[in-house]
Amino acid sequence: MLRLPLYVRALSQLQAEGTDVVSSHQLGKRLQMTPAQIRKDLSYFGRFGKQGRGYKVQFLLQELGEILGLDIRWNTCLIGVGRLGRAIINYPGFAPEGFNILAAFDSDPGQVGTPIRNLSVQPMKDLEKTVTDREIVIAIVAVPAAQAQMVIDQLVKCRIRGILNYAPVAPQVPMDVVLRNIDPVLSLQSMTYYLRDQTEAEQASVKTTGRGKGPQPARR
Amino acid sequence: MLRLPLYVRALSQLQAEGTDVVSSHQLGKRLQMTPAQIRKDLSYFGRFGKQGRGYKVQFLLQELGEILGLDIRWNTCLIGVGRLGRAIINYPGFAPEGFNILAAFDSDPGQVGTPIRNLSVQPMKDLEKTVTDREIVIAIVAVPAAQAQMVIDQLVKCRIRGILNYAPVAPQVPMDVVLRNIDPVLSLQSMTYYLRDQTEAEQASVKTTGRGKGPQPARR
DNA sequence: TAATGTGAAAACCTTCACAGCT
DNA sequence: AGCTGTGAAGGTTTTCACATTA
Repeated sequence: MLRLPLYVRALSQLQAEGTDVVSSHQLGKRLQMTPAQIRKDLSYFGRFGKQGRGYKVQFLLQELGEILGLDIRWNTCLIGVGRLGRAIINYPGFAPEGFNILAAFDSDPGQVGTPIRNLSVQPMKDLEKTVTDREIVIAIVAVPAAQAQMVIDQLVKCRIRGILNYAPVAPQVPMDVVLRNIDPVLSLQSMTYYLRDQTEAEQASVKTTGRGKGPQPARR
Repeated sequence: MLRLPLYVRALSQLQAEGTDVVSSHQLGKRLQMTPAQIRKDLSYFGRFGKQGRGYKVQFLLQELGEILGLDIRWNTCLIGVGRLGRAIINYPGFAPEGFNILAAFDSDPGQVGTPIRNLSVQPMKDLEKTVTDREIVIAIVAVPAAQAQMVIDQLVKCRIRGILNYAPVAPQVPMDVVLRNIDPVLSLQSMTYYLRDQTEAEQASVKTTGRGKGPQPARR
C-alpha cells in the first residue's frame, strides 16, 4: 500500500512525457525496484497488463487512482496555525491531488479570526460542528508536541477518519483511525547510524568507547 | 533502525517525567508495539536490561544515543529557500537534536545574498567549497520537483553522505549515500485507500464501477 | 515474582523462474 | 520475441514461549 502512490506518481510523469505503454522493467528502473516486485504488487489488485507488451500508462493510472481513492475530493482541516501550520496551508501541493483544506483551527485566542489564505482561523470549540457540517474526513495536525495527543483525542471524538500528524510524538489512536506521521527529525536520526563510523574516524574524536559489540552497519 | 529513534524519544520523555526504570511492556504500551519486538530490537545491539527489573532509562538512552550517533553534532545545509525552505530553516526542532544548518543555497540569483535567520543565501556554485570547508555531511533538499534530481546529483558530487529530500520525486542516489524522503502527499495518498469505501457509501456517489475485484482492505 | 534475552516457530515479504499470452 | 501473472523458493521480520537471572 505504501508503494502504490509511488507508482501513481511515476505513471503521471510518464503520461506527461507522452509515454503510452510501460513495462515493469522500465518502471522498476525509474523507481529503483525490481520488476518482479512491481508485477506482484499490481497483480494483487487485478490484471492490468498485456503480456508481451506491458501496461498502458493511461489505463493503469486510472485503475490505481480508483483503488487509492484519488478520484475523490478529500475534505481536510488543519489544526494549529503556527509557523508549520502556515507553511502547510500555503503548500500548493495538496489541492491538485484532491486534498482540500477547508478549515483551520487553533487553540490560541490570539490566532482565532485571523485570515490565512482563503479561510479564517476558528476556535477549537467549533471543531465538531465544522467537521460534521463540511464532511471533513482527514485532519492535519501541526500543534506543539505537548498538545498533540489532546488534539488528536478531540479529532477522534469528532469521527475524523485519517490523521496526518506533524507533531514529534507517537500518538495513540483507535484502530479504525488511519494515522501517518511526518517527522523529519526521526528521519535524520535514522540516517545518522549509517553515517556515524566513517565521520567519527575523520573527526578523530577521541571517544574510545567500547563500541563494536553491535553488528556492522548493513549499508543499503 | 527506523525504530531506534522512536525508542530514544520515548525514553527522553520518560526521563523528563522522572522515571528511572522501564520494562519492555511499558515501553510497548507507549509506542503501540509488542514487548517482544522491543526486546529483540534492543538485544540486537547489546544486553541493556536487568532481568526481573527492566531497563534503566538513563543508561539505555545514553547507549541508544551513541549507537545512533546522536552525541555528534551533524553539520547540515539547506538547498532551496522558497516557502518550504524558509519553514525548514526556521523550524526550531533540528538544532536541539544536533542537526545544525550551517548554510543555505538557492539557484535563483534574486534569492542569493538575502539573509535568513542567521545566515545568508549562497549561490549554487559555492556548494562544493562550503560543504568541504564547513564539513557538511547532510543536505536538506527543498527545491521544486523538476530541479530535485539535478541538485541531488550535485550534492553527491560534493561527497554529501546523507540527504533529507522534501521534493516529491523518487531520487536516484549511489548506494553509499543515505536518502530519506519527506512527502506528505504520498502519506495522504497511502491512507485514502483505507478511508475509501466507507466514505464512498456515505456520499452515495453513483459511480457503479466494477470494484470488488481487489481484496478487502487489510487495515493497518 | 517479574522481567530480560533468545532459540524456534510463525508470519510476512521479496525474488525467482517459467507457463502462457500477444 | 517480449513481457505479464503467478506458484514456489528464499529471505527477512515478528511473535512465541521459556530458561535464566535479579
